[in-house]
Amino acid sequence: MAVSVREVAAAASVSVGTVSNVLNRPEKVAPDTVARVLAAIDELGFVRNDAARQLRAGRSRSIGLVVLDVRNPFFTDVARGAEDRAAEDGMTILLGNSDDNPDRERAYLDLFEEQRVHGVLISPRSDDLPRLERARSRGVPVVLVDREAPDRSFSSVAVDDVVGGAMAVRHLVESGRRRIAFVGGPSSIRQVADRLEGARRAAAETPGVTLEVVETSGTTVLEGRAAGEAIRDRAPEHRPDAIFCANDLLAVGVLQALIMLGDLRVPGDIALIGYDDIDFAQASVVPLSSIRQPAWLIGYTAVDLLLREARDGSDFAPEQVQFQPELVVRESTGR
Amino acid sequence: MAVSVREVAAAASVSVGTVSNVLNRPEKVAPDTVARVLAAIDELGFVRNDAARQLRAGRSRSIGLVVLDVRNPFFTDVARGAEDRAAEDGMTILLGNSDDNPDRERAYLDLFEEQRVHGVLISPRSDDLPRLERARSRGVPVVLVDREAPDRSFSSVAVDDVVGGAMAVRHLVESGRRRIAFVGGPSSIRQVADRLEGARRAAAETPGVTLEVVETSGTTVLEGRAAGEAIRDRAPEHRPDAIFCANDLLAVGVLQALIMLGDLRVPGDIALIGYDDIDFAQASVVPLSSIRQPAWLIGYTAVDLLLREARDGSDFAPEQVQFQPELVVRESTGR
DNA sequence: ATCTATCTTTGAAACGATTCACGATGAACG
DNA sequence: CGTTCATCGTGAATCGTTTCAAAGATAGAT
Repeated sequence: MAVSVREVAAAASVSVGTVSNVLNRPEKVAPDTVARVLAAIDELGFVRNDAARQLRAGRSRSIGLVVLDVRNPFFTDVARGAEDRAAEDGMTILLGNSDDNPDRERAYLDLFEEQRVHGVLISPRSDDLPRLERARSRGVPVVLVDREAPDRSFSSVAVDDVVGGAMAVRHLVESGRRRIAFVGGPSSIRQVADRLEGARRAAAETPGVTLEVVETSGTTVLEGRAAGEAIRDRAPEHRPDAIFCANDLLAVGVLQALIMLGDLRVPGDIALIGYDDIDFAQASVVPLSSIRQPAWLIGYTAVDLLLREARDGSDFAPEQVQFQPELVVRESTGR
Repeated sequence: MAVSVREVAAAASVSVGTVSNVLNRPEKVAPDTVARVLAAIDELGFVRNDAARQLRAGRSRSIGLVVLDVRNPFFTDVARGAEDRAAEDGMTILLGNSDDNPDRERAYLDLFEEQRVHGVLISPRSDDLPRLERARSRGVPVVLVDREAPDRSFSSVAVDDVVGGAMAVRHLVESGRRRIAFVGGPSSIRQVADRLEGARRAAAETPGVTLEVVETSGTTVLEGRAAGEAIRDRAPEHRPDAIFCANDLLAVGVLQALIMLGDLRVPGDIALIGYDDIDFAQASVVPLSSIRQPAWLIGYTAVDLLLREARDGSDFAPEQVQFQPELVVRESTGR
């Protein structure tokens, strides 16, 4: 059915080797031979079989990227940064989203290994580092995204979430809030845990500040709305006067619950701050204060590190890149 | 370097054929042989080489999906629907975004063809149907997403954008608006053109209603903001009293310009309606009226159609599935 | 003891592009 | 005219998995 080099070679009256050379090193072939082969290719509608190419080459020209949630604009921005850097080297990004599910995460890792990817970018959900070690021991470079390896054994590109979390809460405290709620979860997600840790530290700095944790089962708008409704339905004296959400999606959900489905005022009754500073943050019901992360740059840098590690082979030295988060103040915390 | 079936076979003292059988048809192999082979696989850290598999099989186990813009939540929802349906058959989605660039669109098509994908899902930017015909003639099923082929020669899953556009404008007119502006572009994007067409028809239904077109160069929040600023900066008597945006991202941008960066009221001074009803629509500064499309279902159905076409081979009959858009009224059009 | 029927296992032949050591051709030069 | 060198082109071997006809093994039946 499919046309192969062999048939192209026959049609152009040359050998298969020459067809391959036309495809890969045209300068090594006489001009009119090139023309003849190209004509045959066009005529027959020949399309290179990538599987055969890869089989011979030993590895593919793609890089696997496993993210926690594609619906989070933060991650699509990371993906685009990665894609841009990969394209510079003629590579492709294979995107998988784990939805914070360890099984899916592992399934994607397996898939990527079978595909013989050039490397894997991952924001690992669980602390399944052994699985990553194993991948690396098989020659697959691994770079952690938005997360650092506890023992620095992996290269990583991250933003200090503890600092970011502290920034958020410190800002709330400085604007006079005292009873703070942290909305986020599950705590198995490292980013969530770190932001909470930062929040705790910042809260502890000022006497009289309390930090309550409202655990959610995920980090979507829907889960944020549920958490917001729970808070809204409390007696006023039990409500916090400020909420720090583990990401902007949650914050948007909380906003919906407090304002649209309830009648609380933000920041009048409750101040609100999110995390990531996605595009929608500044266009939400009440423009959202947030902690900004350089998403595109994170993706770009991660691929850069990966390619370097792939080039250097086994004598790589894991490298940790860390960006700093940045506080963006908008109305939701009462500018 | 990499471990192959051959080495596994040697380690387990069986033939390569048996190893393959253990991998693919374990029930055909004696239990203790299975155990022995599995042990060898584990011991050696064998990972199947997908390229070799595909080469033999003739095609890959993935489906290509080319979308206009990954940053648009509408498309990520479509992608998830597609992924879910594909997973049911053990398949994978390869996601490419064309960014409304014909070259990128073509590059992804080429890539997918080289990968011998099972089929291609595409919301084609240009009317480059010949390219798609060519792909199909090579045996690659093609299903159009969010768009219909003019001559019904391709299967497609779409929502009637003309009806949706008319719905939006009719709603604006019914709430008393007369000077309507359509914000969107470029008109080479079929969805944009169709929604505008619908808007035109609806405007023509009522005497005294004018429809002005504010063309944008893309459909992002940023471009929406630019268009919004242009409108905001006009003399009040030249401003429209309602704006219909080709999608919600644009509408969010327009909102930013009118309210946050300007001091116009929505819907007081200008009513605003978007398209897609993405999650953020109901949480924007002013909750956004919109035209809802069943994004997840579109993706799911498209893969379903594709797999059917792939099964039936050449005696497929192109099938057009069309969903109906739905008006969602919120505050931005003054409930 | 022989024959069938049923299970298991085998091993060589694909799949299609790339590589590379080697010829072949012809031009340039002494 | 003979030698050297560069340029082009060749085709068999290779990558790793799957397939499938055929061989081998085992047990039950006669």
